[in-house]
Amino acid sequence: MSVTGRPRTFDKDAVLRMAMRAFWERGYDGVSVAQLCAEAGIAAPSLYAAFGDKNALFEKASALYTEHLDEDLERDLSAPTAREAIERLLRSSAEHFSAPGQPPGCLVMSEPRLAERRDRTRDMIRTRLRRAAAEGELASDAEADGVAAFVDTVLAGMAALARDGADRTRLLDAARHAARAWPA
Amino acid sequence: MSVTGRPRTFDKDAVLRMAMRAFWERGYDGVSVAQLCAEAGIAAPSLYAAFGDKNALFEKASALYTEHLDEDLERDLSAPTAREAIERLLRSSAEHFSAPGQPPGCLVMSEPRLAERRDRTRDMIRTRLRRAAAEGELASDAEADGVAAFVDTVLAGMAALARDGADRTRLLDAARHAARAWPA
DNA sequence: GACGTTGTTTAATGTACATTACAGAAGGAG
DNA sequence: CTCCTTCTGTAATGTACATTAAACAACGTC
Repeated sequence: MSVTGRPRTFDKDAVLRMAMRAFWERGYDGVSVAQLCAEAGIAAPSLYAAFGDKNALFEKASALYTEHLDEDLERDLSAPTAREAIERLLRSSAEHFSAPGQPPGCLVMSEPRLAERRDRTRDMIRTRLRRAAAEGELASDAEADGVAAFVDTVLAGMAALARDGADRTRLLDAARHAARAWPA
Repeated sequence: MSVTGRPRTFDKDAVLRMAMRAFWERGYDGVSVAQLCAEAGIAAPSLYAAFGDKNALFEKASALYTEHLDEDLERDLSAPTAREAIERLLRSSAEHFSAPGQPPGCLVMSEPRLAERRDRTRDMIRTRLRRAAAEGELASDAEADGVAAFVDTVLAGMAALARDGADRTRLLDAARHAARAWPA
């Protein structure tokens, strides 16, 4: 039977959300354990006991981040046509990257050590577009891959612009213009 | 009269190019003075005497980088029509971000502390497109700004994709699809 | 109310970092 | 040959970092 011991004095989930936000704003290397402790109002051993080392904490924080993200991605890509799927993805990404009360941009796009996660997202996009090629909505797998590369580019670019201070209007402009590039 | 003193034992320009390359690959924070010294085969005091502190060295390195960059940008934007200017810019950027023998991506796009330089580039693009609006090639300043936001996005996105290992073909695909978004 | 477990606190640990002091070496000018 | 200047080499400086040791505190259980 797990015995209780001294209860934690802080809200573990709240600290994890705060860590996620810090990594989102400043990146893995831009956030020090000391800063996290100061923001959370706890001492280092408490943080280590709760989450493990900095890398483990980052993985938990990015898992929390991508949880919502994957849901949104699946939802957008499940649109009946690929064109609509991509339009939804572009628009909802522009909105996510400029959400009020949240850091601008995207943790997954900005953080070098999340390259694998980016690849997974790109795989999902390419898969959706290849399905469109199989269904005749796009001319060929080659065209599907070309569109996928373009969509990947726009998503990464919008995240970068958001971090540089672009407002939601600019991002939605970019998304709207990108949607016009759909093959005739 | 400047008296000579002991001659330098290393090639200052070569070390600057090496530093530029290191910052380009790994970013300001990813490059330590000790690493630069090791790569250059010199001791820290030599580097400090030649370039000043790390920040001054970074500024010299990024000035060297942007020297070529600005030339290319001016050349591309000087095309007779804005549409051709943007097509050239997209293609030459895709090529620059995937140049053999050079680090993938773009120092200016990747380095957080070069946000001002990015803004300058974006100003030049917007200026060129507003000129197109004044000349009747685009419908309005608002449309010019929308296209500019889109082009900024694609440029930043191609740089990000290149850093993630996208090959030249993928980047050129993205650039080609982007060019199709030109207003009818 | 003593015990085991778990959290907290303070204070250390060791490493990497940017930067510099200092002593010596290499050149030209007188 | 001596002086002045500039560079090089070694070794320090101080700071920030991630991580942990050790002593103490708070809870449930017996």
